[in-house]
Order: sequence, then structure tokens, then C-alpha cells
Amino acid sequence: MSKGLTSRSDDYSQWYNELVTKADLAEHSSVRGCMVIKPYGYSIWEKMQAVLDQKFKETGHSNAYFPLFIPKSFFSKEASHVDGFATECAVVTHYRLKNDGNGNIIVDEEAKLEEELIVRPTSETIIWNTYKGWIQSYRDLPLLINQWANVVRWEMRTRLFLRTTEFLWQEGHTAHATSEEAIAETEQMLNVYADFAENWMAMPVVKGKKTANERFAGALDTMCIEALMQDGKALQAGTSHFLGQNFAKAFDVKFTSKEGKLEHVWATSWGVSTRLMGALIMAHSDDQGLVLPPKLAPIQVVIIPIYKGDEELAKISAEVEKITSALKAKGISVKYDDRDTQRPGFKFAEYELKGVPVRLAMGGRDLENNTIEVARRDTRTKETLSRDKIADTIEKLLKEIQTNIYQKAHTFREEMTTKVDSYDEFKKVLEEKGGFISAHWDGTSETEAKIKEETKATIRCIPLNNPQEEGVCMVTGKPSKERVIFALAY
RNA sequence: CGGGAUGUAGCGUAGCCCGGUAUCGCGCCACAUUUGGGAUGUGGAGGCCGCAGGUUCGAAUCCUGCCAUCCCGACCA
Repeated sequence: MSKGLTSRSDDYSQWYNELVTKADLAEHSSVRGCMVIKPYGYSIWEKMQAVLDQKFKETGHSNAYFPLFIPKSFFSKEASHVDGFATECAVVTHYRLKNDGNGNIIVDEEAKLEEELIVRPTSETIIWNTYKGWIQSYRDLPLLINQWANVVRWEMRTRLFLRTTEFLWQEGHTAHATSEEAIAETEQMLNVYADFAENWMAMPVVKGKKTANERFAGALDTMCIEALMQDGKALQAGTSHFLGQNFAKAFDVKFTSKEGKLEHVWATSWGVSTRLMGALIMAHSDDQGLVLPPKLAPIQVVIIPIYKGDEELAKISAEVEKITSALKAKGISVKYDDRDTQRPGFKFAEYELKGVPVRLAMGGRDLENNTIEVARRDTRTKETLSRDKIADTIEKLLKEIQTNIYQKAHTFREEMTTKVDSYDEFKKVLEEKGGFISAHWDGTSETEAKIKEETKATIRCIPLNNPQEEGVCMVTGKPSKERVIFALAY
């Protein structure tokens, strides 16, 4: 591991890239645009999965698994859906390789697929094709399914976690008897995401609705949670779509209602991806490395012995054992790092880089005084405390850290949210300060496109429960009844 | 997919203009001394210089083609 990290102020983008690789989260693979998620990074993702999966189940959903490949013809069934994804699909055309006689392996042109297969960029089509066979009656509804899967979107430019050609995600796909019920599901899942972002990731988000331009291909409405990163750019952290009857019509999924009428079902889909890893990294980390919220940290507490000779190490280890078992009894994950190959200072730096929330250090002095050094990652402060009831202290401290990093991110977002009333002011804030900009907009796609064209900023969302206020669009001067949130986005 | 830059040990690099088989740092291995914030010393291993051609007695260096990566645009979770 090399020393030091590019600072955020020097080059935010480089800081991010270095952090991801140096903290052992992920690395570039030899496949262009695809990453290898390393064990430490994957264990964070696993924690996210576990929490989300439980929330999905609590809200009545079951997991299932649908194929990686989608027949091309399925794709063409929903017009706006194809338009949205056509330019970024990987296509399987052949099913066999052969030796060309010169020792080279080539595609066997004779083994051409009759119908090409698309590697799923999302699964609406294959799933709705399947649902057709599952739904006949209102008694079959609602159908509440989630799948954990990989998807492929052939992006031009990729960045570790934020945008990779292949990524991991979950996609929920539900079918309902009524529009109201489907809308309620869309909102419910958005709330699940928001709750997860704020209470587990410690990352404040704005819940809102996307404008027509930013809507998911095939949806009637897209709701989202938007987070603000430390460089003042917005990141969409999760989406929940109300699909109306678009897919039911495209795939002819009908049910007989209580009244005996044949009707198309109403659909939703919702997802979060490994992009959340990027959000988590950029929301809290500092120039020393990762800062992880205790609730998602693979290692919550690390203990480092400081000793001279094997005899002292043995004494320290015996004391540490009491602490680790007390912490484990409280469900806290602890690592005792007694490696003899690295010195304490090295370990301190390493665990800071990896974002371990609490570090305990015990040396000869502590042994005599019944004390231990407690260092917290979020504030980078340390103090020497009595070992009496240390597990209680640590448990409280972890909760405090979780709250503190949320508060810090929240305060940052508040400070970086600016209300503006003129386009000049808008451009000035965008250029000099960044962050969320709250402004009046006339509600048209044309104006939104013009702003994007001229400033690169997009409407991140129309916040839910948005205060209604009379105003005029900052660009066209046309009347507006609410403010929307603009930002430069990832 | 356009515009620019760069490919030399696991990582970061010097050498390239002016051709002679490669420099330095970190990391790695061994031993010793060390251990309350990224240890020190001594010794050691590791390279078809991105790939393929060409020019030349001789190519990391010159020429041609290809590939890859990064940055900037258009596309996007």
C-alpha cells in the first residue's frame, strides 16, 4: 500500500479513483469498463443487500430469478423502452467458437443464432413476458417480485461503481389490479430506499419525481432519491417507477376483475445498484480515506496491540480477548490485528484508509492503568478511557458516529442548497458554488433542455411534498407554482 | 464514437530528441535491530521497455499499423 491519497481539493475525481483502489474496494478488470469488486468492497455490498433484502421481504416481496438473456423481439414490444436502451445493449449473435486451422479461436459463422439475444440492461420485458402466464385473476394480484442480478449497459465512459458496463443491482417488478395500488407501491419502495439511504448509509436524500426528460424509458412516472456528493454534484441513488399499463399492454397481461371484466394490470419497477457504493464513498470520506457508517462497516471496531516482546503481547492479547468477546456479545464486529509484520502506525493508517469506524489501541501503559485508547474515524479524535464497561461505551460510540456522519452530510447539503430567482444568479451559483439549486421552472421540456444545453445542469427532481409558491420561471418568465431542484449530476 | 495525452518490474517513474539490452523511489523476499502514528540497516529477487511489422551490425529510443488506458465532449443508474 502506498502512502497518501490525492486530496479532494486537489483533484476530486482522482481522489475518488485512488480511494476505491487503495481502500481495496474494487479495481479495473482486464475487461474494458468492467470492474472486479474486491472482498472488502463486496462485503460492504453484502451488508447493503442484507438490509435491503430484509426490507423487501418485510414489505411482502419475494425473490426470484429471470434469465440474463432476452430475445431481441421482446425488446421491441414497448416502443419508448427500446428507444431508451437500444444504444447501449450487448447482443449475443453466435453460440459456438471454432479453431480456424492456424491455432486461432474464432467465431463459428455457421453457429449464428436465429434470433439474437440481448444481455439484459434491465428485465422488464422478460419478466412481463413471464408474468403473462402467471396472472389470470385479481386473485393472482398483487404480484410482488424482486430479483438480485447483474445487468449490462454498454456505456461510453465508465467509473468504478458509479458507471460500469456490468453492474450488480436489484430490480423489483410488481403487478397490481389498480392504478392507485401501483402508485402506492412505487411510493412505498421509494420510501424504503430513502430510509435505507438515510438510516443505514447515513446519507441524506431528497425524494422526488423526475421530469419527462429524465423519466425511465417505458414509465409513466419515475420517482427517485437524489443525494449530494462532496464535490457539489448530485447522484441519483435509487429509482422507483410507475409503469402504468405500458408493459401489460405490450405483453398482453390481463386479469379478470371481481366484476368479471378483463383488464390490463398495473405495474411498477424499482432498483438500486452497486452505484450506492460510489454514493457511500463520496458522501462521507475524507483525505485520509474511507469513512464508513457503523451500520454498514464490515469491521466496526479494530483493536491494535502495541507491545515490546512476545510476553507483553500475550498479556495484551489476554485482555483484548475479554473486550472482543464483550463486543461480539453485543453483535459488534471486531477485528484484533495482532500481525507482527506491520507496526502500529502502519496499521492505524491502513484502517483509517479503510474507514473502520472505531479503533482501539492497547499497550503496556493501558495494561497497567486498566485503560484503552479509543479513536473514532469520523472526527479523527482519540482519548484514553477506562476499560470498565468498555463494550457499552463502544456501543454508544458507534451509534453516535452513525448519527454524526449523517448530521455532517445533512449540514453540508443544507449549506449547498441555494434558492435562486434569476437565470444569471443560477449560472453564477452553479459555477462558483455548485450543489442543489432550487429554482422556478415553467414545466416545459424545452426550457429544461435549454438549461441543460447552456449550463449542463439538469433537473434532478421535483421534490415530494414540495411547498407551493407563486413564482416565475427563471428562464422564460412564465408562471410557476413550485421550485424544482437543479444540479450537475453524475 | 470524435478531440487530446500516455503505455518502461506489483505501483509510481528516468532514459527516447541525439540508437549500443534499462534509472530511481515505493512495494516484495531474507536476516538483524525495532514497536504509543505510515521503522532502520545490510543483502537479494523481479523487466521479451503495450503488441505486430519495418529500418539498422544493433531499437525502449527512428518509421508504419494495431491494441489498451486516462482526460475532454456526445450517451447514461
